[in-house]
Amino acid sequence: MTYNTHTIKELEEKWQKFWDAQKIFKADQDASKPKYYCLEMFPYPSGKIHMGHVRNYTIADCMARFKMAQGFNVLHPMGYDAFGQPAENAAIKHNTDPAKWTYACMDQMRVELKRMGFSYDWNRELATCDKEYYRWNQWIFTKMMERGLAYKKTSSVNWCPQCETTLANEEVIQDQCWRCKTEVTQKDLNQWYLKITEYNEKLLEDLKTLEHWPSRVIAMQENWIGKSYGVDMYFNVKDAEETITVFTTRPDTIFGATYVVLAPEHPLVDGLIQGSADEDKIRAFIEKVGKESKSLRMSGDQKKEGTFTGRYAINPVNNEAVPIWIADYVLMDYGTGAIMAVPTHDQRDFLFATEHGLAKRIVIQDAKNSDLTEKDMTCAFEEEGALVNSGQFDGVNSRAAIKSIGEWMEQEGAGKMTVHWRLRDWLISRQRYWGTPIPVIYCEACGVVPVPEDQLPVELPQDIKITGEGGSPLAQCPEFVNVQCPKCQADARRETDTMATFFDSSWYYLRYCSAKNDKEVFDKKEAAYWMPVDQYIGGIEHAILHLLYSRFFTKFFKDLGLVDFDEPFVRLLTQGMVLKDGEVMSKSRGNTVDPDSIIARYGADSLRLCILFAAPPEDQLEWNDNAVDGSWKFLSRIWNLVHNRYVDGVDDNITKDQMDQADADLERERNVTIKKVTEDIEKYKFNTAISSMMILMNSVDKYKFAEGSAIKQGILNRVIKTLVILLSPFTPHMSEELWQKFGNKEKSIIASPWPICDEGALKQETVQIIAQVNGKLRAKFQVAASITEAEVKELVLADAKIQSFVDGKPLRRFIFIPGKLANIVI
RNA sequence: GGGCAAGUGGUGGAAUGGCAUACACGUUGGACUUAAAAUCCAAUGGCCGUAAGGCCGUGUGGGUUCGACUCCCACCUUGCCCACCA
Repeated sequence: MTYNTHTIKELEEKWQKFWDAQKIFKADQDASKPKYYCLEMFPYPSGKIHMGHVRNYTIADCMARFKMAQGFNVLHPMGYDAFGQPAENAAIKHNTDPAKWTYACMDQMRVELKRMGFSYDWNRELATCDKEYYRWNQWIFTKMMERGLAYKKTSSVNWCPQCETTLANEEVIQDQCWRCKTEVTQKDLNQWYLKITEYNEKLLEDLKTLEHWPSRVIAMQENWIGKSYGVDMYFNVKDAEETITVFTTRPDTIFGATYVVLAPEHPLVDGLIQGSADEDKIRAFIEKVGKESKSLRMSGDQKKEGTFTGRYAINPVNNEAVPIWIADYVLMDYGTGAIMAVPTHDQRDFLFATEHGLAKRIVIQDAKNSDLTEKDMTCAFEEEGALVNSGQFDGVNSRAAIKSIGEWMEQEGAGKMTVHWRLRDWLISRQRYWGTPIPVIYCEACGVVPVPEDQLPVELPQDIKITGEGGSPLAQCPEFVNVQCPKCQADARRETDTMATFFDSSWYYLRYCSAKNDKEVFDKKEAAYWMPVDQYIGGIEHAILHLLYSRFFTKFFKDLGLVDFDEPFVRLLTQGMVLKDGEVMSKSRGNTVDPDSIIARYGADSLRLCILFAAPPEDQLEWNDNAVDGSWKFLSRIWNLVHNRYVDGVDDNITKDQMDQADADLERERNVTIKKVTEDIEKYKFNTAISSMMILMNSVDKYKFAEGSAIKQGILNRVIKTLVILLSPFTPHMSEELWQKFGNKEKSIIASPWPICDEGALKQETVQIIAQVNGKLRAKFQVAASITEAEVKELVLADAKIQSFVDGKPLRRFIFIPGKLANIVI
């Protein structure tokens, strides 16, 4: 049989059926083996898989099969992140139902995933849009309500007046609705939040335990949580009872505070401006800022606008009266919504003060350039220096003053050292149809009532017409909205918002442990056995939100007593994007390559090998159609090698004394390759693992083979078998087929043990020493491995070529690295 | 503005203090063939040289070292993430 497009298709289908029928990948608890939970981020079922999926899942599959071969009890599940807006858009576009569309997509995707030969335990397949799944979303939500972690709050959100729906920040494109291009406004809505901030300290602290996460993901999470130490300072309003609390991380600049700024939404604003001569003007300004979309307001390059309130506040350290302003560059949802402004040492304050003619006072002088003046300043001086104009703190280093002024103010009752966090509570309400209904009922008498556990799930009504207009589709469905209060049986209204889909994906890895369990959210014993996930693999785009939310859920489950660990994912690998012609492969760019077309021509094995060989998994991968040819060629060579050179029934247990030099060299290379492939897979270096197998293949080709020699044939058989097993995590279909040729008729190659490197066989009789003169390569010597430094020195110095470079100059130093090099310094 | 990553032949990449360019793609030449495909063999960083060989060479400039793609400092470029965060 030759290796061609036709045979490969047949062969791959045959083995996919075999794995299915034999239930090879069905995972069950097994006390006799160590467990290994290998997980990839489940896909959104858009129908076809793309190269990004292929890359992600091939990496995971290689890992999973490698661990199986090493004797681990591997759990490797797959499912679908099936709720979400694209299904609603598709429903509108194709005039169909989101459920129908989604389930059809999942059916198509399952076929494509199977065609790749991934080692999934399909018994555990789940879809978040199944009511058997989302019912537990609702259960988790009610548990969070019980503990005060799910609560309702009114806040300002992006709102499209045309579509009558809220928009996520990503859906606002240049202040317009991405769908209908209408100008986006802000609207106050009463919505559900999860109190993730309750866990901010733990979420930050436990990052330290994640030794096997990429450091940049840790850094991104740290920044996102954003713990900052500073001082809350109390500025009394002049001629009034109120106190403005400002937050600053730079208490060392307090003597330079020349005005105070409040966010337009600050609760004290209303009282302060009442009766002011400019009250109408000020209110108009506040209203204008209130309408601005968040993205515009938050973009740093916009000109800072503001207005004076007519009132003054007292700087607590020097009793100076400073004007109180309102400005759009101060945000209500960070710190206290109020700042002290120090134009000389903060660039934003500098720009604002210059624009509006506000006072500046230098309080830090640069050590090197100590003649800064307010007049000459063209930008704020934000570096370290010595304090001036700062009372008893004059001359103190500014960095030291951050602490000492903070402490002093606390003693004086003028402030308090505090910590502020960037992390906000998580808004989960969505005015959409295709998501988990929030399980809450509003009763006039009883208030907000969670749906009791025995009445879950609150099912999504079927056959809803999605138009994308007129607000939430569920709100227009009276059978859904009108219910009886579970407590008092009076007429009541059901919540019509659904949950953000990030909720669904925050705990699916736990559900896989007992995916069919209809009694509880997950089986505690199964979770205790399989969790935490040993290897998690997915895109860097989920570095913050999904991973943070999952960590939050895990900590919540621990508090509920359902799990006994703090972190869900032990090792994390974030794979790079797949590019075509230097750009990210995407539908909108029209530069996609369909994996199916590659499989049809070359088979899944070549595609798998190619995508792992082309680049290290964390790097971007530049897709090149020609590269598949290289993988194909290599697999053909392996195929032909087994068919032409392997002879069944020959004893391959050749001992060292039976080998000549060529045999020993090949045997040594076989062991080098075992070691290299084993270590490289563990370190995610699939590309070099593959190249080392190619090197071994090349050596086999060059191996001098004597026809009829049982010893040579034994050596050859052994190296061929090793190659086939080492390849099995990468190209499982072909490896299974070839494995059969070795007389393993009924058993999968997965049951065969991973080869072990014989360290003894790695030893070499002779080694190559490179000789340098002043660090430059000048000669090479083949010497006995046991050679001494003195012997090398003598040998090297005697060499004519070396002598020509030494040129009679005196030897200053001789550096010798055993087995590697000798360097002559003259 | 802040944080992080990366920069090596025609291309993807290898080497993480010790032979720069492993492995592969591509290209060129050769074998086989009526021919093509496939396959196999050989060559393949630049410059100088008939050759032996020499010199240069890992974004730029400096430094450390016997020795630097690798470590340190500064800069340039690209990518990603965050960003009026006080």
